[in-house]
Amino acid sequence: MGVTLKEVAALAGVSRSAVSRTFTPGASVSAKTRAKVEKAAKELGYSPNALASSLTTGRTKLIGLISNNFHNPIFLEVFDQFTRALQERGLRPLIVNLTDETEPANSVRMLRQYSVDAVIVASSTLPPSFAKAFHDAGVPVVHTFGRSATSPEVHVVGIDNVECGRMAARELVSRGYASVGYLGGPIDATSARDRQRGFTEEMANHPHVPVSHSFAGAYSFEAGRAEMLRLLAGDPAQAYFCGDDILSIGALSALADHGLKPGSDIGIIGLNDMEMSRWEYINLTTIHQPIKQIITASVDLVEEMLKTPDRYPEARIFPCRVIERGTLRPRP
Amino acid sequence: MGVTLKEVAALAGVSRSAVSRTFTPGASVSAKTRAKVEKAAKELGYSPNALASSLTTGRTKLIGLISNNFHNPIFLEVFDQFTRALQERGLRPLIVNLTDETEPANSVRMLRQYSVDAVIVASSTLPPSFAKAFHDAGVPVVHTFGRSATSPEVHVVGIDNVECGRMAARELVSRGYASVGYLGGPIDATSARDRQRGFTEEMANHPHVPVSHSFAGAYSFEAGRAEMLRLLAGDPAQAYFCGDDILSIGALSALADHGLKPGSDIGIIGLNDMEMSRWEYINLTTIHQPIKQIITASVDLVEEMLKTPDRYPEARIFPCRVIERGTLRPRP
DNA sequence: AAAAATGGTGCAATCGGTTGCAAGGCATTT
DNA sequence: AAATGCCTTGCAACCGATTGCACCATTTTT
Repeated sequence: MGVTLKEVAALAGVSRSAVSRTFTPGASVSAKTRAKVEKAAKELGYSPNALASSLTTGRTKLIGLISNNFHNPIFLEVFDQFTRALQERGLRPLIVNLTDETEPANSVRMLRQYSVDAVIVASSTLPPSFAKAFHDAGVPVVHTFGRSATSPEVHVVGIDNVECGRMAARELVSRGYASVGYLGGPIDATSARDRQRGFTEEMANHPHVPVSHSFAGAYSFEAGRAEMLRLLAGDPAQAYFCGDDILSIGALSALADHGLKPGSDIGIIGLNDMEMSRWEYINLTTIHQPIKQIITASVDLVEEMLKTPDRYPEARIFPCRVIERGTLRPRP
Repeated sequence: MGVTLKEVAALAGVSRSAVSRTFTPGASVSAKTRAKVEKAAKELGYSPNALASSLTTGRTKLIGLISNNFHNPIFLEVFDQFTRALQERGLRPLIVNLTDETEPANSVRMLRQYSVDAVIVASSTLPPSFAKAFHDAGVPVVHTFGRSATSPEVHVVGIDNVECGRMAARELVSRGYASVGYLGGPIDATSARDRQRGFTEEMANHPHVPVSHSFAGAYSFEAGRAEMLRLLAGDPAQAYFCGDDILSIGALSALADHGLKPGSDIGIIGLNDMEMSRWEYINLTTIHQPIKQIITASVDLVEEMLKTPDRYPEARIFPCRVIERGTLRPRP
């Protein structure tokens, strides 16, 4: 089916090496042979077989992109950015959907079979052991949206979740809410626990304000809604820090059920600042996570690992900031 | 870095062929050698290099998954389903993000370089020429969410957009709306035009009901909102068929700006029935598109093409149905 | 004009597998 | 006991590329 090097070489009347070199940037070919080869290649519609060349070069330009987060709308933006950033640099994303998978072994084997040059673990809910498993198998890895503290062995890119928790707490306190709650993602996700920790730490400076905690079953609309409905059935706090915009939006829908107006009746602050949060009738006050910078940095790091395989592991942490919209009451 | 066939053969004390055959289902190996090889393989942590074997077998199990639709939340579901369906069958999705790309040539070359076994074009806005380009390059292709009429050369899986247009028109008429409008996606998308055609055809049976048409710039929230704001500034119809749920949701947000209640003040019916449309405070009446069936059928078709490369092209069209929620007024 | 440096080219080995073919081993048949 | 057939195995060629090395033709230096 495909045209091969050999056929081009035959048509151009040169050796296979010459053809190979024509398509290898930086190789030594004279203008004359290059012209002959390019003419023949165009005529035949030749393009080099990347997989065959990977055999000798040891590079496939394939990057494993693994995630388990296909229900949070923020991941539309994440996938869009990742796929574009990778292909802009001539790298190809090989997607692995890890939903319902708890064991790294399978994906490690699978991605090694395809000789990926590196792996990006894009998830805040996969345990650090996943990234670690790739590292141990000798595959360069960066954990995007990962936790820096517990994985000093792999590259991590993301935000300081503890600091975000503090930031949310400060914001709620500054609005004068008399009781606050944390409504986090799944309790086994490091991101959910770190955000809680920061929130609790900061609230400890305000002992007169009671703090409650709860965790939704997933980072999803339904989980956020269900958890907020449960809270509303009891004795809810005056304001909540939801661990993710999608939880916030679920919570907002629960408030609507009870005829409560976000902001004035119950305050909500989210985290992520995804596109949807800007929608007029959601209009969520939230902590902006710089997705674009995080993804660019992740891909940068991938490229650098390809150049320097034994690169010393590093955490790239980006600051977040509060985006004020309509779901918190004004400062007194 | 990786363990090779040769090393396993050496350790097991057999030829390379024996090792290869042990890992090739259906090859002839005695129980004894198989045992020796498997022991050695486990000891070394060997797993075969899929790319190297593709050289001789001509199969990579790589499937190009190309789309330009990273702003419509329905694609979260689409990507989730596609990646899972593919990997369940031992196939690997290689994603190509075609946003802002108008020329098929690049992606064709790129995917041929990686010797993908087949390509899935998952988009209702990419012109048929994309799928066609892969077909012409000798790459098996299925166009999911494609238009069956104009691409008899490639496999198409999806819905009958014209019929959906009719269905929407019938629904609006049955609710007794005295004027109706079509608010479609980008005018160069076949899906937008086909839905319009069906809508117009059906409305022709009701000449007393005036019909208007407009097209949003994209299948996106912002585009739907902007277009509806424009309509509201003039003399809006009593009900609209929006060519996609995401347009509907944008339109709903525009209604909210004007203090209009969907259903009673202005009717909206969408198309897709994405997860979000079920959210309580969206609660969109819409036409359900059977995403799961469409994707399963697409992957089935891919598998069948791998077995029978010269398969006669075929269209698999799935019926849709109206899901009644809260954005149309009740039947009189 | 001779010697040295430079740049271009082809040969052949190699990457990690697969597979057609022929030979060997063993059990079954006559 | 010889002949037949079936399995199993290893050899060696091949898949489509890359690359170290040696060789050759130029050009530059002296």
